[in-house]
Amino acid sequence: MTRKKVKLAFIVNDSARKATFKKRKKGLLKKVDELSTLCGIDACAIIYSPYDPQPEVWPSPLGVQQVLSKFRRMPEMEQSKKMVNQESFLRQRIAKSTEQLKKQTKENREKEMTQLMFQYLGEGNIMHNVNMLDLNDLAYLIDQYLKDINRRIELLTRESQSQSQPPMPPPPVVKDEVANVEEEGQGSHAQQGLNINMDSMQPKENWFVNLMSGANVDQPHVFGDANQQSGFWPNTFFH
Amino acid sequence: MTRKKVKLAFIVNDSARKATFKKRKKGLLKKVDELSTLCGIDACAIIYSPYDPQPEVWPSPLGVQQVLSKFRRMPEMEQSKKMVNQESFLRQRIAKSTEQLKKQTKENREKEMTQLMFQYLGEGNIMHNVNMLDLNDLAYLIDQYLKDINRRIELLTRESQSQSQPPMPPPPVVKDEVANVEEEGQGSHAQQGLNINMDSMQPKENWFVNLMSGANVDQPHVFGDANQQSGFWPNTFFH
DNA sequence: TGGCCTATGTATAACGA
DNA sequence: TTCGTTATACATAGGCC
Repeated sequence: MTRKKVKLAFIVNDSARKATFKKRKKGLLKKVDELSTLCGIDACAIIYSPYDPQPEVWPSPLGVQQVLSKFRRMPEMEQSKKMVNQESFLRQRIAKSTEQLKKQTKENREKEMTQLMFQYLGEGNIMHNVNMLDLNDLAYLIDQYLKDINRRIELLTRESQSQSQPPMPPPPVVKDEVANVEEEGQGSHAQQGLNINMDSMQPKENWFVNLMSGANVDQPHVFGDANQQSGFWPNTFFH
Repeated sequence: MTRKKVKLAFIVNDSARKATFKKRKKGLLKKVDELSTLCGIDACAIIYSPYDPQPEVWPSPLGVQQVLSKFRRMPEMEQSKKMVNQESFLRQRIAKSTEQLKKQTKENREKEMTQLMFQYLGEGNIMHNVNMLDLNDLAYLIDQYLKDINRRIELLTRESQSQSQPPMPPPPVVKDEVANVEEEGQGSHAQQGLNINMDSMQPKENWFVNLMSGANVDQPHVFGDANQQSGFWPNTFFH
């Protein structure tokens, strides 16, 4: 937990294990002591170690006996009910870690796709090594961007009109080529780093459809691996 | 323990106490889990709380039972032997604090006495408000200084003689007025800040005896308070 | 109430004497 | 081995939903 992130596993080196044991046992008892003091609760701890035939107990043999008798007095069934046991404890920890991993993965995926998009826009050519999952996510991402752009255009148009200027022709709405997408996007992803030059974008507005229409089927597209779970966007496309 | 150093005492506010309890209980169980994993030892914990009629146990009801049966199988006498109980735990903590306090007190005392000595040498007058304990320690300190001075003189004398110069009269050894002092001084205290002018010191060489011989009994000397423990030097004087 | 966040206090791994 | 020290990781009090 310091100098190096220790791997949570049995320490093979004997002396290191003993040293760690002593330190951590001390820290643990301090924690128990503090918890007991701060919250005024009964608690006890029993620790067996290979370094001593006697277990170490807290807060005292008598204190342990008292807590234990209270515990043993309880019917067996009651004891198992609502208890925190190792399984549920580990389950909680795993769930939390999984949650964090998911969050991070989503974030990574988003960055990946953004990079991919700008790479295409920059090089203006056909994309290599792009698989179906990437295309799904990319399509969604771009769709969000396009929607955001249209929203901005509309906003600007209304502002112009509210300033009582002569009516203008309808604005050049960027066409949303990806159809049947639910209207659930909040466009939050578009809020950062969207400094695209509209002029340079216009001629490419339907690049995605071209890409998908089979014009480049000879490219070595890698298609979806069943084991690969994107999970980045709602899986609503191509399924 | 964050944002503010929490006082280790019962938390009066109910909701705050409950929140702290939940957090700390979780942390505690994690610690127990880690200790168990890292060091491969059997351990269990039982925690009663006012928030649940059931105690929380670790690692599992079965695991607790196993550890407990191991524990109960032990003769009562054995249980109390070599155990870490609350009393010895606190005793250890107190011992450590006491040790630190002692060290600091000794250091302070030394500085006090040194200051007192130079104050006397500087003002060249009778000392007021000096009690017997101070005199004890001061005498010891000065004795150490004198011994160191004589040692230096002797060293210088020998150097002169080894240079084959005509024999000199015996050097003016500073007389050690404080008798029956064991020869255990290492003079370490004299190594720093001893820049006393020997000439100005000579006429005062027996100030301490004068002070003690009754010449100043009219001075309001405060004598030793039984409750006051100096503990600075070995208590070999005036006892 | 219950989770989440962040600034800070603690615990402790690694190392040196 | 057992201290003491130092650099880091972790735990968590107090806020804010």
